[in-house]
Amino acid sequence: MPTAAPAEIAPLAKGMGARGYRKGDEARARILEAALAAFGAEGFKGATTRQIAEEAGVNLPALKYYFGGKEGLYRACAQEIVDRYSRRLLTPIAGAWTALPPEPSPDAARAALKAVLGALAELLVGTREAERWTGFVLREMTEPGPAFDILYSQVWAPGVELVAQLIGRILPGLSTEAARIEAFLLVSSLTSFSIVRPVALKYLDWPDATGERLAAVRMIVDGQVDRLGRG
Amino acid sequence: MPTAAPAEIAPLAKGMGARGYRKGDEARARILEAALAAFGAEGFKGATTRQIAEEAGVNLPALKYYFGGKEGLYRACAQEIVDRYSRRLLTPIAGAWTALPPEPSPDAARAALKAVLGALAELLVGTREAERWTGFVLREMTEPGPAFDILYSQVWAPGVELVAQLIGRILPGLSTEAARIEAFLLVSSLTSFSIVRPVALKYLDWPDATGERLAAVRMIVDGQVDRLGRG
DNA sequence: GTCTATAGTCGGATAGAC
DNA sequence: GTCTATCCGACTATAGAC
Repeated sequence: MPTAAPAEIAPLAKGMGARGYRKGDEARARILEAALAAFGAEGFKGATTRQIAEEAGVNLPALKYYFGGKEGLYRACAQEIVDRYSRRLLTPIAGAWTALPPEPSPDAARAALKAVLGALAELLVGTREAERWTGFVLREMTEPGPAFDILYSQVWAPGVELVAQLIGRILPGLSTEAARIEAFLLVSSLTSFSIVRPVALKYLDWPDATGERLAAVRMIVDGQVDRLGRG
Repeated sequence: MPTAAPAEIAPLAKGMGARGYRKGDEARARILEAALAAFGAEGFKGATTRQIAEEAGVNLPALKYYFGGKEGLYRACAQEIVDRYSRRLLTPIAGAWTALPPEPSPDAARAALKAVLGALAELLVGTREAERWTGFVLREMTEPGPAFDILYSQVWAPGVELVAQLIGRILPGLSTEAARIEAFLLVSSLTSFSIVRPVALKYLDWPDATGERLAAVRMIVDGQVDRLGRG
């Protein structure tokens, strides 16, 4: 038995400042990063702990030591994603949302919706930098696994609901359900670009989806927003 | 060595009428059906040959005998899907398409597009009967495997291209690329309903997506078609 | 804390009887 | 043609040295 057994599963730094870290924390972070990539690309079953350990430059039992096992590592990845996502996207967006007047005009809501969808397109269509964790989330949505609930309730649902709320502002006459269907279809069409990226690029004969190609997608999505409620 | 070794891999009936079948053909069909369901639900890696054999009520070596192995069985599933799809959907739709006047009016094209998307929605959103093979196709699009090329070129691309052509008729001024992006987004939003069905149902708080709920989705898609080019 | 070595499990393939 | 029995490789998990 180690002299200081991990309190729970992960031996987090306790009683230390932000700059303080224990020796193993760096290894822990490397494992997490490698796992994020592997699970995102291969899924829970498809990814192997050997791959992850090798990629992270640690030995196999280190995964057990830091995360308790494969499933614990998987859950830790989900939690990490929620944290990053909340910090970098959800919180700022929610801030902008509450900064809107309580009853924003349809045009203000339209502009806000374009901004949100533009950021989403940037993230899902245009960049591969975020692919690690978007792949993880989208895969978990397509085939629910040990992390489905947390990712659904803290990442997916809030995002789509925000879009639905904005659509509801743009079209006050629309029922909540219709707004939600509309929002689901809108967000889904963008996530598809990430989920079936190889198909999208092949079909459009694009080498990637950045620059002016990303701009073309955004323009079309903006057009869809403009046409909302003008049928 | 068997007295009559399988010519290729699968011992197809040769020199027999449509009603003639060899004894093993029924087992072969059962294996194919079970494999379609298993691969569609679990993917190539996720599905196990043992599951499939048990589900089909045959023994493990039967898979090797009839299909040469797991990958051969997978390819056979893809070919079976292409055959069914071509016969039941692509051929009729293409027939209706060529029956259109060479230069259909935008309104005629609009009606045709609604019909095509309605059929697609029916298939992807409303029914679970086709789930066996739609799941197979969509999974292969999201994570390309041994059957990607055949399914992409014979199922996915023709379908989206048809939608793109119709959009091009509705909006003659649109560039081919813009029409294709629009078509990709439109089709993607519907496929998402199938790909992330659990998420969609949970978010909309629906027990299923049939009847009036399916009608609601179709109405919104029809609305999107109506708004095309009226921004 | 980090490693080597290994136990236990499972899935795909195949030999050979009938 | 169809079955039983078995092999082999890959994976997760764990024990125990240092």
